[in-house]
Amino acid sequence: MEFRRVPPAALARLPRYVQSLRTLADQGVELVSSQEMASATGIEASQIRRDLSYLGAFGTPGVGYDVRGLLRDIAPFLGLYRDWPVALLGCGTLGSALASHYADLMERNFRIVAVFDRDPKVVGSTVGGQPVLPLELLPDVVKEKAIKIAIVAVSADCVQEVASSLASSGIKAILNLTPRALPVSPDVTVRHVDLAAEIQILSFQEAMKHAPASAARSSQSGRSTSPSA
Amino acid sequence: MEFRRVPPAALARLPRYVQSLRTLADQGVELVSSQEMASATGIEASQIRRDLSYLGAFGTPGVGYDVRGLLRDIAPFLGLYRDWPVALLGCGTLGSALASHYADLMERNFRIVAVFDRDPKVVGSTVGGQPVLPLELLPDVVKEKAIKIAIVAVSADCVQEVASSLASSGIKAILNLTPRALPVSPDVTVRHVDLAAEIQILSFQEAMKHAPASAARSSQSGRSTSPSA
DNA sequence: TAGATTGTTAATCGATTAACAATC
DNA sequence: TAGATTGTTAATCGATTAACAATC
Repeated sequence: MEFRRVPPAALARLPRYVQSLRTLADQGVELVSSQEMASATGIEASQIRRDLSYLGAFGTPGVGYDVRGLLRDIAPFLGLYRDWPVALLGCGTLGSALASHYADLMERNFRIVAVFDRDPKVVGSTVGGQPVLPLELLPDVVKEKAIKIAIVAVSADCVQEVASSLASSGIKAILNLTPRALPVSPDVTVRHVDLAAEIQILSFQEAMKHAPASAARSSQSGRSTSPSA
Repeated sequence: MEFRRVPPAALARLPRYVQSLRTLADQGVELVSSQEMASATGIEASQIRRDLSYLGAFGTPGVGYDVRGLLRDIAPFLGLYRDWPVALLGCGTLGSALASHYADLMERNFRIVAVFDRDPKVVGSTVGGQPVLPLELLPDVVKEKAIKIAIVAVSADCVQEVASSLASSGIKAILNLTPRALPVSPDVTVRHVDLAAEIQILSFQEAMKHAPASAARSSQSGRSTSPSA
């Protein structure tokens, strides 16, 4: 099995292309140019062509891309029509929101097939149609249900605990929704989405617009004479 | 007011530094080296020094950074101790989860001061201690409460509607949690977090590990003779 | 054919990392 | 002083964009 190389930045854009193509297909549009996709997605036309070219050559010069044809062509690389069983770790409000609200958002090919929580009080209850199981069962259930992807939505203070459960489970792809780094071995992919951090980034930007004195710059000054205070 | 320039990639890492420093401060740690922060955050030591240098020079060569001193030094640039009133648009399960669950996660300096929804059925009810208001009131409330940041957690089909409300409201910083691009004018900052897309990215990666034939590569072959069927 | 649009190469840009002189 | 660690410069790396020959 040879090593394929789609640059991470390109990979991260593929869902938009898929979504855009599906919308076009639903509308009955048959042909689309990279330029038209650019207006729809806000991504540069040449970047779209570049990104798609990592998977192969699917368009026709002078014509464009066949919408449904392109979807079919890239589907096997992206596992678009495969079913992905997903484990949800942590069923606080965020975890529950994902289980219910995203049941339809994730639409086609994802399915939360197991829910876990550390809290004995919620173990046994039902979230998103699934019984909540104790964390210890994770490795067994992962094997039994051939789970490849886990969503971690536990609170900050049990990220460590969950990390070791995950390690022993053999899961190789994790969506980390906690505000803490999830330490994993190098063969495990983690995407870290920290909503609190996202809001902070926005506020930092706003703050700097009206920042006191001068931030940044090639900065001489501002050096404290010793560890301040 | 001069234009400050902290590169976006650096800005996006600042919340981790702040979080890490706060944890150290809570533990009573007084001095920290970039190397120690590197182990705590998983970010390279030289990158941490580099990132901090965009704000100024706060450390002491041979010694390191004074934990609380560093926090104090960067606070004014980042508005760390300022209060940020936030508007929440859309109070489905995800929006509600944010309003409740993240009330403590956002901890210190963010506060959801207004909640909006399009659905007349939920307008008037209470979410996260706030009455749900109709979308039309957004511009007025934004002005009245000096709101700078909005979180958009509406469903895909009313993103357009919300976009125009936002435009007329004067909001300049938006966290977009919907699965659609939010068209805004260039002076508005949007951070787009699409949880469904995140899971897809993971699945795409998994799919490519076991992909049929060969993806990518300098690829001659695989060219379709015409827009495929 | 003339016009259009692809896939790819080359040029640009930004981000990361390594290395080190300055300095505590 | 000797050892340590900063802030910054220079080198590397990856991502984006522009340009265009190939081709429908």
